[in-house]
Amino acid sequence: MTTVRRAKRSRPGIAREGGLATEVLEFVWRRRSVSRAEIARQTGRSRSTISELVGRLLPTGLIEELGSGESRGGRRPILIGFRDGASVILGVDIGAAHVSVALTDLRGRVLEWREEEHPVRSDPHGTVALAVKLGEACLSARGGGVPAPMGIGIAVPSPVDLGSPYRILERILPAWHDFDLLGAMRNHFEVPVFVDNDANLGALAEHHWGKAVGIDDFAYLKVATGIGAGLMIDGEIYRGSTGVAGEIGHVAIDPRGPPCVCGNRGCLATFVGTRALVARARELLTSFPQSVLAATELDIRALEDAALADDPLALKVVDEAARNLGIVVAGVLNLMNPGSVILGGSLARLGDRLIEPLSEAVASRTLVASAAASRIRTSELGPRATALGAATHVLVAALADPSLFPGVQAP
Amino acid sequence: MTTVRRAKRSRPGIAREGGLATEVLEFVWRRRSVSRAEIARQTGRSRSTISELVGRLLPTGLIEELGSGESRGGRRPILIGFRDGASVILGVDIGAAHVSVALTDLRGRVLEWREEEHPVRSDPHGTVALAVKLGEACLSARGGGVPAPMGIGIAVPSPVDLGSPYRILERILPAWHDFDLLGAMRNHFEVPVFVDNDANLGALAEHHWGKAVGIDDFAYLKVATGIGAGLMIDGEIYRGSTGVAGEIGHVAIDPRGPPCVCGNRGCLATFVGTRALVARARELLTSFPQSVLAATELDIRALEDAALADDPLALKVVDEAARNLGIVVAGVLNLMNPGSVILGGSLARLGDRLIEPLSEAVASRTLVASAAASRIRTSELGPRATALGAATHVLVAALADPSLFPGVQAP
DNA sequence: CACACTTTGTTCGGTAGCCGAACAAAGTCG
DNA sequence: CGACTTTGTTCGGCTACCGAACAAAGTGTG
Repeated sequence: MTTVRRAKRSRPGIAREGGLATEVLEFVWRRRSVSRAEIARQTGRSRSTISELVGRLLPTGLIEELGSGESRGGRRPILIGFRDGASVILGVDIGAAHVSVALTDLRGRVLEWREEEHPVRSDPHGTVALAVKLGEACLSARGGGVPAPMGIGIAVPSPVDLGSPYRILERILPAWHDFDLLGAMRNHFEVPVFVDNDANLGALAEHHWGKAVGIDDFAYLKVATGIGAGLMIDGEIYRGSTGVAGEIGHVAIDPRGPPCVCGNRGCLATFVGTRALVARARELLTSFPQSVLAATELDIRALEDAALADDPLALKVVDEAARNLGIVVAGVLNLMNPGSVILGGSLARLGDRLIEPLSEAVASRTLVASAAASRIRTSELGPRATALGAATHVLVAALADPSLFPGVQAP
Repeated sequence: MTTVRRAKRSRPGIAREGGLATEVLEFVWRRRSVSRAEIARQTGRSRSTISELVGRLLPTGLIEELGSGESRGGRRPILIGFRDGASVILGVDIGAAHVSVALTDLRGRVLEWREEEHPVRSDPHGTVALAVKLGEACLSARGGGVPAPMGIGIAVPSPVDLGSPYRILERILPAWHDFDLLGAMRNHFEVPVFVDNDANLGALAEHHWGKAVGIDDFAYLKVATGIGAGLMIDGEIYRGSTGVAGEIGHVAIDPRGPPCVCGNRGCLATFVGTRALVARARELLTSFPQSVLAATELDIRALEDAALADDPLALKVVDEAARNLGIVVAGVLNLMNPGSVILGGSLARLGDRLIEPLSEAVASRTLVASAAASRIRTSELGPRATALGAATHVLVAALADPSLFPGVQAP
């Protein structure tokens, strides 16, 4: 039975959390152009209710009247639209060794983009300074009409405990222990700041702009230096009981496998993390002396390029990785029965070269027809997916409660 | 973004779904004896609201005034209690080869119990007839004052698709294809009937009466003829996108393992299903000629008894099973980060003899401290857990909407 | 013991959110 | 052109809830 929620008093006004206003905002946002009557039909409310609500929403600047649309046999509707350009959002992707920043509008369009390598793990202060620098660069590149972003979203390569103390990153990045990332960012840009795990935000990006639009239950797997999963359940990011759901990098897939930094053997990360892939490719070079990789500097990018050019060595590495990943994906399908599985991270570039061996491995490990029917696909959002997801987090918060973001431009 | 829900009109009255009345009913149910003022404080509503609501709930017969309680420095409170005996519920457990029925009160106490072996897989009509017979036996054993149960819950050993056509069991039990279990039961007892998967209902039972009281995110693993998991997420049973979440019997744990009926190799079910355990014990008899199992008819019950008596052969079988189960449990912990993992089915009798080797296997496969910190425990609800869970489903439905159950006894 | 103070439960007026009926405006169709 | 539709607005009304006020029934203190 659900616990009784304690005194969750909601102040009155526009769009308290979970209210009708949020529903209408999301609907207008999604449909781009829709009449009051149509909103009423789709939300199941009366036209009078919607009419009155739209009247109160218009002054926020988030929506506007677009003029009249086609008649459906009677009076012409007045179309309501979402003002994508009403404000901008900064999305920050803090990776294992880089920082990238996207400036987006409210439709997820990346207006500006900055990226820089940085020793993130060891240098929290420098990382924040860099994020601020890149953010300012994005904003000033836009010039004139953009005074400040409405909010900032940050993706970090570590579980985030949304519990009381808003400190993060304690486990994976020791140097970041007790470092107040949110406070540091909020001191520079005086707007709301949100943080979440990178795989979670990747899932959010897929849900809004990628392959998971319209799918409320799916799993997003991000393969990068580490491996993480973002789980979306019933349209919301699922975090588990202590916020570490989706940390699948150290699932053991072969008890006889190589030792891992975590102390166990045969972890997924020892097979399909980018470092493991590069190492495996180097190992295979002696058997594939004719590979194009023999001539280049062997990093993950070169490996992916070679696979895309159908280099046999690279394809073998990818094939092995896909089969190992398939073991875990099969487990996810059997356990959670997601509607879709989406693969992100740089490896997603490989498309069918990754999906085909992976699907084979999955098919040999799943019984139930409908579980096997889950579609497994690669993301098409590219390297900006994580920063985009961070920005999307701010957008979601804004739709849920516009009053948190007073700095929206008037029409 | 969440889909806009279509015209989910709720009729006014007492306890529409998810409303305050449900919250209050659940709270009274849980606290057993509580004043109006205390309800108001705990639910965050005003005393006037609660007072008026309690006044409308009293005539349903589900709650009653119990007299006055201790003063807290002012006027004595009037204690409100839940009427556990206001009605009774039938919980039906349809297993692979048996049918059992529990008659419970509204506090989950099993008042009557009937069980009988039956070739369930091949004989749906006979199964329903048996369930009806056992149900009637329970009711008439109670004698006089119990006219009819308020509702019936049924557990089936198969995924249940809660989608439109209320036919079930299609996948696992071919003979049941297109058999209308709900309709058949409703024709006999003219009360609401609910169906769900046995592992899901086991999880529900744990949540209300077992080791998961107060825990809203946990996984329940049922080891019987088949192996299934019931996942509770945020206090609700999670079913996945097509209703087959938790079907973990055919997760491959060893690609070099024995072939399974499902066509793949090394499925979990080939290692820890009851049939597999008995077969393994028989296999080991040659190496353990002194085992007590050499003298008895070797079935799962005998195997468990032997393990409880510390028979070396039986302990070895259990140890192997626990380690194989540990592989899957580790995967569940890493992926979903549940607050607890609870093991059910008859094997749960073994307690620490099962948990210890299992925890060892899990510890060697999980990294994140808090994931490893999830408590893994055996159920204590015993063989009646599934039927009890089926009855609990009805109770939950009644608390959510008492108007569905008009047949509650007046006080 | 008288008095001040608490706590409980009820009553009553007020508000926010939503609905349905009614209506005017603006269209389509035969 | 008249009949019918659709849209958007207005207005009265209902429901759920709140806060203030109050009576009842208690506790504790000087």
